[in-house]
Amino acid sequence: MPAGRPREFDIDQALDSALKVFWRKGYEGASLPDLTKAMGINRPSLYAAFGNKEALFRKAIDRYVEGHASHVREALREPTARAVVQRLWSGSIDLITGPRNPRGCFLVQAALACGDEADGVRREVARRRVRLEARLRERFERAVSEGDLPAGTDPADLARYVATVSHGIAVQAADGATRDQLNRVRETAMLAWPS
Amino acid sequence: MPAGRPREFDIDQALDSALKVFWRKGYEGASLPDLTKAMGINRPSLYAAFGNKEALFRKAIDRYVEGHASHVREALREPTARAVVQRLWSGSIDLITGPRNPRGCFLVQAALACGDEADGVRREVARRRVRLEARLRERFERAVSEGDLPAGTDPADLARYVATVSHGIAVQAADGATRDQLNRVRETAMLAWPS
DNA sequence: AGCGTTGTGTACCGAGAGGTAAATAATAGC
DNA sequence: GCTATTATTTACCTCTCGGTACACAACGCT
Repeated sequence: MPAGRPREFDIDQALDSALKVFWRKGYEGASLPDLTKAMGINRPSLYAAFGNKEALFRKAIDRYVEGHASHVREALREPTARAVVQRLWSGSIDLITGPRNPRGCFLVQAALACGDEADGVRREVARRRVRLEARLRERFERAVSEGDLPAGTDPADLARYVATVSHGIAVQAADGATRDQLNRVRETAMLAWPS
Repeated sequence: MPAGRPREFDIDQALDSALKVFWRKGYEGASLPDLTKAMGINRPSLYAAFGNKEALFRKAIDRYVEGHASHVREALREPTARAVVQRLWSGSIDLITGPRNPRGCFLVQAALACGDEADGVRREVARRRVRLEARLRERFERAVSEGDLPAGTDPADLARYVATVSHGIAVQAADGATRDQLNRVRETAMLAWPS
C-alpha cells in the first residue's frame, strides 16, 4: 500500500526481539550491535523504523505492557479483589519464569538504576510500576465500597503490599527461583489477605 | 609506616563515595568520571588504590554488606524467628529510605540486569542476595527444631517469602515509597507469619 | 644528601558507544 | 520507462568509555 520500497522485515517481530534484549541486558547493557543482531537488521533500518535507541526502548515498554503483561489488565477485571491478586501474581509468575522469556520482569530490571543519560527511561519504567499500584488501589477502593473487602481495609496500603510482592518475585526470578517456588511464595503472601 | 609518598585521601572514605555512586547509578551507569569526581581523586589514584572499576565495585559490595547492611547480621541473632524478620525488614526500610542514602537497595539495583561485560558483577550481587535467603533458611530450620516455628513450617519457603518481601520493598523505595508506607507494608507482610 | 619507593597529575591510548551520509535497490503511480 | 518515494547497505562520524605511560612530587632510610 505505501509508496516506496517495502521494508524487508516484520516490524513487530523486530520489536519483540529488541524487547527481549532489553529485558535480558537492561537499557544500558544492550548495545546497538546486540539489538541489530537480534533483530536481524542493520543500524540504519533500526533508526528509520524506530527513531533511536531510547524511542525503541519506549516502544518496547508499550509492547511488553500490552503483550507479555496483558494478564495485568485481565486480572483487574476479576470479580473479587482476592481473585484480582491471585490472577495477577499467578500470571506474573508464569511470565517471568516462562522458558521463552528472560528471567525476571522487564519493568523491574530493564532500567532500575542507571546513569544520567538514561534517567528518562528509568523514570518511565518507574512510572509504569507506580501506575500498576494505582490501578490496584482503585480496584481495592471499589472492593471496599462493594463490601468485597472488609470496611477497615486501607486500599492504598493493600495495593502497596501487592505491588511489593510482585516486584519481589521479579527479583527472585532473576535470581533463579522456579515457578513452583514462586507459587509457594504466592500462597504464603496470600495469607496476609484481609479477612 | 609504609615507604614512599603517603596517599593524600582516605581510602575508606573514597570507597564510600564510590559505593554511593554505584548505588545510585548502577555498575554500568557509573562512569569513571562520575566515580573519580565523587571520590575527589583522579583516575590513576583510583587504579593504584583499587585495581580497576570491577575490583572497586566488588570492594563496594563488601563495604555495603559489612557497613550499611550490618543490620542483617544483627537481625539473624535475634532470639525468635519472628523477631529476626521484624528486625531485618525494619532495618532494611530504614537503610533504603535513609535521607543520606540513594533510594533502594544496592544489592538489588546496582547490577540486576546488564550487558555481557558486567555479567561477573551481576552474578556476584545475585550470589549475595541468594546468600541472605540461605541464611534465613538456616535460621528458620533452627527455629523449627527449637519449636519457635510451628512443626509444619517449611523453612525454605518461609525464607523465600521473607527475601521476596525484602527485595520488593527495595524496588518500592526506588519508586519513591516513604518509610512510613513501607513500614505499613511490613505490617501487612507480617500477617502471613505462620502461627 | 642521595636513593628507593610510592602517590599524584597530565596527557594520552585503543575500543566501542550511539548515530548518520550517501549510494543503491525495490516498489507505486503515471 | 520514468519519477518519486522509501528501504537497505557500506562506510564513516564524533564522543565517551575503561585503562595507562610518564614525568614529577613526597615520604623513609641510610
